[in-house]
Amino acid sequence: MDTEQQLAQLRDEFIARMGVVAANDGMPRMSGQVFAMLVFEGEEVAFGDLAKNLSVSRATISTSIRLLEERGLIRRINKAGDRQDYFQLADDAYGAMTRFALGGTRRTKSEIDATISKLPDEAEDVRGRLEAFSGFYEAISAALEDAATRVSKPKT
Amino acid sequence: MDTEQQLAQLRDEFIARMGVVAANDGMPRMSGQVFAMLVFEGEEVAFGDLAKNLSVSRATISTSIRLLEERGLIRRINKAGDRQDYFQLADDAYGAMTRFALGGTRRTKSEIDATISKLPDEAEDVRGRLEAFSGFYEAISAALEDAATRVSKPKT
DNA sequence: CAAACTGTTCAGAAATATCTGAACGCCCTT
DNA sequence: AAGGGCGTTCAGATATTTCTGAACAGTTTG
Repeated sequence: MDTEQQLAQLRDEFIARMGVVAANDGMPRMSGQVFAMLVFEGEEVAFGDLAKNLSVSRATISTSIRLLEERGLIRRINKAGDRQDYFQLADDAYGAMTRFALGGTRRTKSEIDATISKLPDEAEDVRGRLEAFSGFYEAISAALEDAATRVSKPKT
Repeated sequence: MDTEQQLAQLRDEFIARMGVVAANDGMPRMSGQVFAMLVFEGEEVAFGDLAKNLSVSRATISTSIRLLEERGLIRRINKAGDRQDYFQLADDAYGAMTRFALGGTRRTKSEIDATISKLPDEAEDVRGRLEAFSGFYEAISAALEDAATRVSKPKT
C-alpha cells in the first residue's frame, strides 16, 4: 500500500495548491479544493466524503458546490438506492471555465462602453483613452473566445 | 462649466465601477480606482491629488501605487522644481496587464505539471486527468500570449 | 411514527484583506 | 539647523470574505 499512501499525499498537496490558486483568482479557496479533488479522483465523489476529506463542515461543501454548479464546472449525480449526492467534473468543465472568464471581460468592456456613450462630444481625448481601454478588453475577450472553442473541442 | 461638472461626475462613476471590477479580479479596489483615474485623466496626476480625489489616505495611495508599478501598469514622473511625484499610465500598460495575467496562468500550469511529474507510473488515469487540466491552462496561456502581442503592437 | 440520515440556509464566529494614523527618513527651503 | 512637505512603512483599526453550528424540511429506515 505504499503507492496508495504516496498517491494520497500527492493528492492532498495538489488540492492544497489549487486552493491557493483559486484564492488568487478571486474564488473561495474551498471551491478550488473541491474542484481539484474532483479532477484528481475521476470517479464520482460523495458529498459526505468531500466534507470528510477536505476537513470542513457540510455547510461549506454545500456552498462550494453551489458555486461550482452555477458555473457549470461540476455535475450532481443521484445514485439509485443511495441517498447521498455524488459529484463529478462537468463534461465540458474547462470550456465552461473559459466562458465564465469571457463573461467577465465582456461585462467589463460593456461598463467602459457605457461610460463612453455618455461622454459629451467635446471630450475627444477622454473618449480616445477609454476606447483604448475598451479595446484591451475586446482583445482579451476575443482571445478567450478563441480559447473556448479550442478547449471545448477535443472530441476529435 | 456645465460640461465640466458632467465630466467630473462621469469620471467618478467610471472610477467607482472600475474599483468594483478590480475587486472582482482579486485586486485591491483602490488600485483599480487609481488606475481608472489615470486612464480618464490622460495627463500626469499628482500623488496628493490622487489621495484627495479618491478620498483616501496617502498611505493607501502609496500602497496602491506600489502594486501598479510592480505590475508595470503605471510610471512615476519627477517634475523638475516640483517635489511631488506624478503618475501616468505606462507606455504599454495593457500589454503589461496581459503579460501579468499570462504569468499567472503559466504559474498555475507549472504547479499542475509539478504534481504530474511526481505521479507513480501506475497512476495512469490520474495522470490523464491532470494533463487535461494542464492542457486547459496551456490553451489559456497561448491565447493570452497571442493577445499580448496584439495589444502591445498598436504602434502602427 | 420515531429515529437517522440527507443537503440547505442563515446568523454569527473566525479569518483575511484593506485602510488609516503616526512615526520616520529624506530633501528642500528658509 | 530648523521647519515643512514629500512618500514609505507598519501596527493596529476596520471592513469584507469565508466558514461553522444549529435549525430546518425532506426521505428513508426500522
